[in-house]
Amino acid sequence: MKISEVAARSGLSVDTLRFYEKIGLIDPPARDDGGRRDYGEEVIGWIGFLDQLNATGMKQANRVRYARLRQQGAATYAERREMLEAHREVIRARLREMQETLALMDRKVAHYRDLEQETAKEQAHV
Amino acid sequence: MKISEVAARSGLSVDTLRFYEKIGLIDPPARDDGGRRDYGEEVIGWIGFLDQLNATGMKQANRVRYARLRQQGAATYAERREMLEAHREVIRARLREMQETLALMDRKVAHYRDLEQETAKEQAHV
DNA sequence: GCTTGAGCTGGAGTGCGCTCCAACTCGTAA
DNA sequence: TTACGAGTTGGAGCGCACTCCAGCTCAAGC
Repeated sequence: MKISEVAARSGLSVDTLRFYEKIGLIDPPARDDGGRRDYGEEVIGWIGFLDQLNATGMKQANRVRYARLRQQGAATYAERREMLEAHREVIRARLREMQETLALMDRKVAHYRDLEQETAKEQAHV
Repeated sequence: MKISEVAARSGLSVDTLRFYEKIGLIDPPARDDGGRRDYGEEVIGWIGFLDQLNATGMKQANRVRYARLRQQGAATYAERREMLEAHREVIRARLREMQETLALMDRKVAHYRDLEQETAKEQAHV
């Protein structure tokens, strides 16, 4: 798969793909005769997973750490599991925070509706 | 209230408080005889609300916009409500995303546990 | 009275995560 | 066969959200 195709399918830009490779988030792919990157299918799934870690607030440095552990194979299962367990707790905490703020948004929206009603009434009396 | 006290109670740094004032997130407070900022109690609650918007992913520019609308009083109730309704949808989407990733973390953690077991068995056979 | 420390201003600097650029090489289609 | 578009590299630049700094004033405690 050419880099442009990976970009199209993953949603990352060509530049970002090369950047991710540089910092160690993506394994350097094979090269074709002309020296161009030739990605395997599996990179799509990996990028999807990276996106999920990203979207749930895992920092670049930690994602790089995870990617490096993954490259080392079976010897790092426990360490990877611990990283995911830690991240799971982060997600749980952020979920709670988000739910609280969602409830607050609901209350505030309702409050503004009330205020708008009152303002409308006052207008009617003018 | 002195700026150092607001910093201590809000969790923001003194520098960040001045920065927030500069960009319009916090109303310029009164000044004492010596020209120092003298904040009212209400700033604490306002900063708490800003933090919640922040933590749920609202961008600086939008928070500034909301703050500016708030300064304009009753005339902006509807617009503020619309902003909060829009942000509510963002939060709902991110909640779904987080829940999915949380489930994925659970599956992955379980998977790694299995792999660790297998690795342990292989070790035992050596 | 003098030192210390908190506060002030305007502006420069920082770290993160990309994003863009110049200058080059290829492979393909007209 | 030549022009074009996609790819390559190393490195510079950018936007965001702070964070720090120099050089100053002032109030209070010793």
